[in-house]
Amino acid sequence: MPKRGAPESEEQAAGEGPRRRPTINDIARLAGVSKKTVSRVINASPYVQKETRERIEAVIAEHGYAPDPQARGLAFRRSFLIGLVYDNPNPQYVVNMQLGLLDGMKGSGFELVVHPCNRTSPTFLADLRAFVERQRLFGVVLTPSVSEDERVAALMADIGCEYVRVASVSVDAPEHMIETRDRLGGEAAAQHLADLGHKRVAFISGPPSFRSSRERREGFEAGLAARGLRLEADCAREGAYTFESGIECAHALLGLTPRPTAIFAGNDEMAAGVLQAARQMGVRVPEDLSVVGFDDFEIARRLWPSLTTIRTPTREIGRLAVERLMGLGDDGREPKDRLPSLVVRESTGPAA
Amino acid sequence: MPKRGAPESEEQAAGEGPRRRPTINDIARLAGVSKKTVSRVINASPYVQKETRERIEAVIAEHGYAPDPQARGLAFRRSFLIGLVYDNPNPQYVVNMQLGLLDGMKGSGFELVVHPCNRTSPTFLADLRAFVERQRLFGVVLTPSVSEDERVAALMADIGCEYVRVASVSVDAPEHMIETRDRLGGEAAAQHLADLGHKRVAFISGPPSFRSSRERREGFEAGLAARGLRLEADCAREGAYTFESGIECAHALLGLTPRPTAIFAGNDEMAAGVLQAARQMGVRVPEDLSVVGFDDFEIARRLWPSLTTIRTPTREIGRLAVERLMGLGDDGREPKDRLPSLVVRESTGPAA
DNA sequence: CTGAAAGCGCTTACAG
DNA sequence: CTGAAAGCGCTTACAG
Repeated sequence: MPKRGAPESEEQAAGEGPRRRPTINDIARLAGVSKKTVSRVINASPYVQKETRERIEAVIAEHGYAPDPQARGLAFRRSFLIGLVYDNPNPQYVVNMQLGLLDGMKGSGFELVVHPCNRTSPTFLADLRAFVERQRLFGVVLTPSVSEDERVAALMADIGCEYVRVASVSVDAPEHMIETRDRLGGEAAAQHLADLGHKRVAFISGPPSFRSSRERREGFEAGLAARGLRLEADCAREGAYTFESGIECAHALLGLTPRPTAIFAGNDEMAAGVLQAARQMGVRVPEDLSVVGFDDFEIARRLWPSLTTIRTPTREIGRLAVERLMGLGDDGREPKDRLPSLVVRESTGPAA
Repeated sequence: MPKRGAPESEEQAAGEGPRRRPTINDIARLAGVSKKTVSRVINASPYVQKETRERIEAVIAEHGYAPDPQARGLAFRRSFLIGLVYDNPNPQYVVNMQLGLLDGMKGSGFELVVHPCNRTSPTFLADLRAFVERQRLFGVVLTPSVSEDERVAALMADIGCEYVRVASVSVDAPEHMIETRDRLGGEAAAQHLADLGHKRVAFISGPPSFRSSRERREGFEAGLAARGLRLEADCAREGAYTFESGIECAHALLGLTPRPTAIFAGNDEMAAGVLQAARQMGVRVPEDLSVVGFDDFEIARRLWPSLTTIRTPTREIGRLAVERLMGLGDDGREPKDRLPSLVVRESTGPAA
């Protein structure tokens, strides 16, 4: 039985059992250099003669050599693992974020380790510390609402783990931040509704524990103000970013006199609840009521009527976040497609 | 500030910078044994005197020692990483599966690395091999449809990587399988519709590349047969597990004469499409048409009318799959709650 | 620009 | 039941 990890190199019979992977020693021997020099090539050190480098690279390519991340990590005292730490319960958000991170990590040799968590657990911080320290994570990407928890950022700094926070607005030094700028989305929603002639408009916020709740609302109010409108006190409700809370708040809002002709919900889940409530109360959308959501998750296209909403480019944001983490950051440039943008569908129409 | 896992012990000044974690050498010295003996305790070897073991365990607990997975992995020639390899595009499925795997891995020292993939990519197998070999994965969990690809199972066997396949029906030796038994769900749907008095019933299948498409259909047909009914040829359509394909197939089915009074869709996405098509064609649900889905994803409760569907306990299945992988398997027992089950909501009613 | 030695924190293979 | 030596596949710290 062939032994794995045994030095069979040249002397090895091909095609029998799992072949041994070449190591840095094999490459060094084959290229006629020391393994330290091979190490320099792996780590892109400038102190290697061009000719030597090319010879080594040829041998590496020929033998399909890839350095062992565990051995490298052990020597570096840091793994090649990047953690995604999140407590957002929306599957679509989570998956989009993961895909974005993977986009950015492709070909880098890093791998993605996922770590959902619960900020209200008494062992939350201890668990997180154990996770990051034990795996010697290279870094973590934090998404809302954990990204807004100062204790988490402090913990990472204390451990010496790189981190990038994804949040609706800057809450840290630029090198630690990717801002989604939700405020712009709120403004766009207000502008759209104002353009359609709506005067009495309502808003359902997310929970105060999410910074985005405030940003979306402030953006909405700013957008209304720019058009000479305002959010009246009785037209602002606090939801919980859930379908059920959307229903509940909409019931209250649709019972108002005069009834608002438009509702901007803090996310698509709650907007789905608004549509549900409207149906239950015999209010037609968009004839009697316009509805705008936030996120543009798949549900927005499945609803009936399909939902006008604010698209947030989560996957793209994820890519930017890891690139920042890996030090390949976009430093300064701010691609247009990373900002929230309005997507008009069937749930909005002219004010009655 | 209390520090976790830090070797503050005798020799260290407290509170300055990131503290050094205790190593196996520290524990050995503190317990007055060789590091090999500590290693035996870590690996639960029976060849340690009870008294010695207890002394070592006490020191480990006192200092919050946790062995370094990278060092251990390097020596073992195998990491403590478990990969989730999937190509299912549904976010809810992916997230539920991840949560289930994490449930099963909790406290085990393993971590979850995610690997979405595309079976139609020309580099699919090569990428997968590179991923598994490079990280020296302990094992992988494969979900549909990659779990149904024999090349993938053969690849894992060749590399020497443990694997468990999650599939609707057994496609491998028992130790490599977690069956979701979708057939039972199809039967339950048929029974429910038959009980409501439906005679002319229709079915929209998933794509043939998914084994579940066939299982769900065969279960449905068997269930009908048991009640003296059958799926007529014009009432069976092939969809693609997508919302759009659900709309399309439903349009065709609802144009039939006589019109079917019930449609069983192969998944919730397509069922959502059926509801959409019915609305467009003025067919009332459930008065004129009963609709049953499969999955019980969140969308089922958001739809209007809310969807009667077959619940598949994805999270539980995920937990069973990793436990099997880690060798803690449920060996034989088959908990009731891991089988598909009918959830009745508003989209089904008595035949007209 | 290049290399020999020591070390990262564990386990294997051998002894006893 | 326990341990000293060697090794897993890399990098750091020093030399030259």
